[in-house]
Amino acid sequence: MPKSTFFNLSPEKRCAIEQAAIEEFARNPYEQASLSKIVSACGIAKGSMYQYFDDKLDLYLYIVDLAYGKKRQFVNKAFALETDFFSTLEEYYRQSYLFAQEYPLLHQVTNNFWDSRADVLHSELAKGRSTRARDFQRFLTEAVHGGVVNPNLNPEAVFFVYHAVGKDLIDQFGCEENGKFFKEILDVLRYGLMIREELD
Amino acid sequence: MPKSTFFNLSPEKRCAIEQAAIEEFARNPYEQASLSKIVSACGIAKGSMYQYFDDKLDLYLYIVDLAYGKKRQFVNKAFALETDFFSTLEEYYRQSYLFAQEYPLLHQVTNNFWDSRADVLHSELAKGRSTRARDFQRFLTEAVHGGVVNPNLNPEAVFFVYHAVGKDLIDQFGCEENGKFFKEILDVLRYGLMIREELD
DNA sequence: CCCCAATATGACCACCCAGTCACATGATGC
DNA sequence: GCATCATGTGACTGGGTGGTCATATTGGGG
Repeated sequence: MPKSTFFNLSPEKRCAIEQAAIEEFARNPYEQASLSKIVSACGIAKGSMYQYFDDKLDLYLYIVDLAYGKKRQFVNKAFALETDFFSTLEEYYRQSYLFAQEYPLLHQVTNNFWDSRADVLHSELAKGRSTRARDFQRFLTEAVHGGVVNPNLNPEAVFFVYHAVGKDLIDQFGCEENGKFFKEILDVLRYGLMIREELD
Repeated sequence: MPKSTFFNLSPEKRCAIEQAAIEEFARNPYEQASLSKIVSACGIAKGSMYQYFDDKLDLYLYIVDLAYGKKRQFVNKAFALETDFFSTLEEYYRQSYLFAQEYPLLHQVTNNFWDSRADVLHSELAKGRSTRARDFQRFLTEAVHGGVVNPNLNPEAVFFVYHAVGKDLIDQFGCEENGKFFKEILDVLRYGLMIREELD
């Protein structure tokens, strides 16, 4: 957590620091990101940074929180409107996609965080992963009880698949208009590869 | 490509160098891996390394090739035996899993390579991805013609999904003790989330 | 045995890093 | 104007990096 001095800063200065940090952590994973570059980018002294944050990790986790906070504002909309399972799912990805479009740097920060291998981040990663898994699985279980989702699938495996696809999907098409491909991908997950006799 | 002096080395010395490099590149992505640690680990002088390889990248790509060469020995078995589409797919991931079990370090090397963000590796990565895409789509088209795969799905989208999931799945192989999980994941892709009337 | 090319060496270079600390500057209350 | 405390500073430390190069060692052919 940042020190109180950080929050006493003028909003402009605070934003300048955040922005410089976001840019660096979007370009590089935690280990390769350079504090020296951040401070020189926002024009403050190296020592000042240590008045605001305990260390590099403290700053990093603060920025990661910022990114996820903003992302949550988007994806929560998907769960707000009450519709069927597959529509909610599609809306979830659409919102992730909008987030990536509107805040590409924050999106890169979350991506770098998610596939980070740094030892110091392991516990944080595990925490985030299990939270997401829990939320998704609750949502999935409802749909299974409602009879729209195949009950024979392992919910953990379903989460794994959706998460993997979501990550790459937003990564790959973050800057293009590709609504059609988007839906085709969700169709793959929805219908499965195996031919469906009942649809023919 | 290594210089000729490298191949003139005694097999023991060559293996010692390879082993030390493999360990370092398994632990760290390219950018963070340390040449100094590699040379001290295998007990040769720093300068000697530059008698064998042009630079760090040259050594790295050689090691990555080693890893993928070994991996190919495994996954090619999946395409050797003539069976149905879904069995081949399962066998492919089973072989990947076995590779990860038997050569965890090489497995980590391929993982680190695959989600590397280093600029110098971008072209190498793109090459690998397009090769995979071509192979997969040929394989998929056969299965569509054979009537086992839903012809309404966009083959490009199918590859996208399998690529994304396969990547993350293989990533997990190192730490998951459970060899069953990958089958459950393949089932998600095979059957799709939507309930299948014909199976109930 | 000696010569010479191939190979091995490690001190060294320039550069980068996170983090520190003695000191400078600012502001606040008196 | 003064004293006090919070904030800002950047040179510095100790440690790391990839890569170089003058020099030393080796080993085979004449």
